[in-house]
Amino acid sequence: MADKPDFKQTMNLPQTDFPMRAGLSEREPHMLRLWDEMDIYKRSLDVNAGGPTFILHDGPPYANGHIHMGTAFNKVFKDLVVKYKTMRGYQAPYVPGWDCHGQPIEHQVERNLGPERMKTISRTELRALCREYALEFVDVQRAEFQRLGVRGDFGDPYLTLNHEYEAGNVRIFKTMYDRGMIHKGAKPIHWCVRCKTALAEAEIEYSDELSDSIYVKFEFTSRPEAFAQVSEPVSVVIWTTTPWTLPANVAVTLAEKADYVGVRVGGDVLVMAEALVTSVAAAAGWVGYEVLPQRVKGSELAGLKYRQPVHDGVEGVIITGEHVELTTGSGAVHTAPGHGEEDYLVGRRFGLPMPMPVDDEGRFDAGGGPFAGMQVWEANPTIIEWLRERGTLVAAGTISHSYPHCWRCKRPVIFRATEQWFVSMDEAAQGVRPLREGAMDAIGKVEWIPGWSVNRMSAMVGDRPDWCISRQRAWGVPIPVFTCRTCGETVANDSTFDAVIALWEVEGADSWFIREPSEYLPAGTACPRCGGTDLKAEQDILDVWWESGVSHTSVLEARPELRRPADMYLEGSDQHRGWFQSGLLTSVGAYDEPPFRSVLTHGFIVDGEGRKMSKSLGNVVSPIDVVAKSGADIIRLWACSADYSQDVSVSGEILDRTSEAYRRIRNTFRFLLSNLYDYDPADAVPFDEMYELDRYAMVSLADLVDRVTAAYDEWRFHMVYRHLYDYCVVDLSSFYLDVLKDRLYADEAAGHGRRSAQTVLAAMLGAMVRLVAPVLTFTSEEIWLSMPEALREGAASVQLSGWPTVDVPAADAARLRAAYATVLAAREEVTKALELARSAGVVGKSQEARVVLVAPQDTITVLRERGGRELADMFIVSEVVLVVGEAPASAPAAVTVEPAAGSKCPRCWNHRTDIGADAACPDLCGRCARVVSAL
RNA sequence: GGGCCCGUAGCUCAGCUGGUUAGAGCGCACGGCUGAUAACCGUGAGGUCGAUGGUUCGAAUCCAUCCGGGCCCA
Repeated sequence: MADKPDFKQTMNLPQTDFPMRAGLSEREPHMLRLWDEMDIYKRSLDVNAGGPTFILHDGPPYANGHIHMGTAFNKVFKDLVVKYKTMRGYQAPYVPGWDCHGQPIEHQVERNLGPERMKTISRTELRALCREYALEFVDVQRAEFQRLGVRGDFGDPYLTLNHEYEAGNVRIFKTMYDRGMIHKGAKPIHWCVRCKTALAEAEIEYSDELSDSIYVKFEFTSRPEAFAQVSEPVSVVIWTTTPWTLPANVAVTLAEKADYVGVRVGGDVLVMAEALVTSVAAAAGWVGYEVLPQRVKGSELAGLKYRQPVHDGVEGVIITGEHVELTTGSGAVHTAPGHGEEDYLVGRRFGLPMPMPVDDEGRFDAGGGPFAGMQVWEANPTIIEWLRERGTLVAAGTISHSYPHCWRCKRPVIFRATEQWFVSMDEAAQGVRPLREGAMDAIGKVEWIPGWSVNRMSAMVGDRPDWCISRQRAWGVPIPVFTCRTCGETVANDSTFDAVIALWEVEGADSWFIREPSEYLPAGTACPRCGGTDLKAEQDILDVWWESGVSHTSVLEARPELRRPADMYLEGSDQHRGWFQSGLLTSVGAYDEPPFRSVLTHGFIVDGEGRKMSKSLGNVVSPIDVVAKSGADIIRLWACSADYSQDVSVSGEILDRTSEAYRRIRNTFRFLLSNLYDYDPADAVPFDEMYELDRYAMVSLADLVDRVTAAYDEWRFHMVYRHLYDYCVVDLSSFYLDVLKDRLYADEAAGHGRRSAQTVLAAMLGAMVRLVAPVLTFTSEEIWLSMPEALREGAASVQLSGWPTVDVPAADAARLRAAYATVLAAREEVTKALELARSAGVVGKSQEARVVLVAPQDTITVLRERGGRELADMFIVSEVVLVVGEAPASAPAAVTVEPAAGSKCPRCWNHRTDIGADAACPDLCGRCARVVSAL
């Protein structure tokens, strides 16, 4: 067989080193090094020096353990926002932070030490170990966040254990204290009488415990009206499993709307919930009893008095509350505000006293009356016996139920009121606006994204009780006040606060536990009550939410590159309760304004079924695994593709789909790159001189830029993804780029047609790489570095290259959009007809076809205006015949397909009738002959 | 139990203030191409819009209840 000329050599086939296979997990670390070398963070600030600033303030994750999908998602989102803003011309510093104090770290350190060593260690030593532990995980998480491509000041992050940070706590405390928003009070907390310590909820282990279960009658001293006529004494019956709390009883709580009845039994009339009479009777073993006909609502009994069960001559009061259940007990709840959370809350609502007769070791003091000196657990049987003797015990038994235990000693814990510090929601000094009012007002000034977020925030701030900010622990920032050793008075004023600020700025909060107050307080600091000068530093520490809350001062105010208020806080929806609120309250408390201009909230990461991820369900997806297997850009693309305003699912299938989408996007870029290997912007064809199809492509590119930019600006990131992806698939791959291949490959390399196309491809590449850069941070940079130097416009990184604009004349754009809507609709009919012809064996590839298209006049006119050759190119067929006629009702045109006339050009593979027209190239079509001859 | 929120094809999402046979892409099936090739192109099949009531001439869109799920409280 004769040698066929190798026409491939004469064509402009794609060339690129940009690999189809990403190999992200290997490639990404190289990119990180490159950014490190060029100091990308600093350059991202320098590039917009003097421009407007955008401050996204990082909420500090807890420095404990590795990152999980939720933290990864959150950080990627922040990075996306920061990078977008940078590219839009804002100076967008990003200072990552970590929350380093708190019970979980202290708890873990204590576990690691073990109980024996723990006993021998000082508070200062324990704090040093906690610090070490926290810093270790700061390093771990820092590396993990950076691996995700997050750009920020990782060399100098903010840590809540830094000295300046610690001092910031005092600045806010000082202001709020001065403004009368901070007060001392009492509140029940979990307390272990053996370890003599307060316990956090996380330090409580619940297990079944056998408790006493007793019913006790409290005799009314003011008889209910309904029972005025009965001759017997009338009492209310309560049920409790903690007899030892009876000395602290001050009230009985009834259900407001429930029916209560009197039961005549054994010479008494006992009042209880009607619904529970049978069960009380069973517990008491009553054989004969009579339910009186009178029925009263709980609310009707409210306000009546009864004899306190332990203390003679003392009365308690009947109140109503929502927590009263009618499933167990008697429907009348013994209420001791010092010994229970609900009792405490209802007690506060009714202004009840809060007696607390139990000391640190669990012994009754004088307030225990006859039981003074007894330990509460020992007292239980004694109390029961005592009640029996008094004749007030209605029934006694035992019950097995879930009860809290101390994680250290495994003993049951008690609930006990202790002295605590509070931020008042509704009280403040004269002339100062109360915090709740100010905070509600501030909420209205903030942009909440998504909109429902404001409801959640308002509801929480509107309802919340005073904020208890003290914790009885070691690892944290002390409450910066003093107590007079002589009289117990609190000593705190501007000069003591300032002294503490000065001390902590230099030595940190550790100094609090090392130095004596006299060493750093101004000489002459004395108790305002007794004049004593022997002062003791407060031992309680601040709630960690307070600590992270004051970052608006410790970070935003302290760092020159930042400012308060921030433009945005961006966290998961749980932070309505946490950081959003602690930031808001401390900021309003100190400055009367919110710390943020906007708050963006995202949902939680759940599995493919919408369930939370947990080890026990076995559905946990680790970002570290995904990075190792697929790359950080896959996580980033996934994060961007989901609607964050609700919970976000992740699963193997979802990540597979994401990877497929990634490959599609990557390949689109690869195609663009591979057809620009010989293009120089100097070859650019002006818009007006472009092929019409290319002008239309420019219009659709401009539309894409508009849509994507709007999506970013509206914080609808999943629409960024969707627009970009659909553009790649629908506009480019299946239409424009497919059509362009013939021109790019077969036209003369430097000819007008090919340069016109390349001008568009270059515009697409330059715009798209920027549009995806905030999301696909690694891939976009890889693309950037693969672009011809001249297209990079001098930017060392795509992150520094600014935001794309594509200008097309508006009138042209409108005309082209309309015309090409018709073209594309017709094209759809053509592809359907081609498919039928293909399955009938009439044609194989579309170039082998000649199509006859019948459509109404106006359609035909539009199609004809494009030009016959151009239309055939756009349909990727060899010839189009346009006929005016009736189109079917369901379609814009009727299309029939026939084999193309002429024969296949061996160079461009089109079927042409002008093969051999040029004698010099007898095999080729006219176009190819012309191109080849010119070589 | 309370507050806030979610539930549209296997997956990710559109469906504005209620109005013709609920859309897109992916995946899948089938086919084409072999000059984007561990790519690319085409066609097609997939949904009782969580369920049930209600309002309305008309509801995926409004209301109620229920079921399932999430966050935060209790």
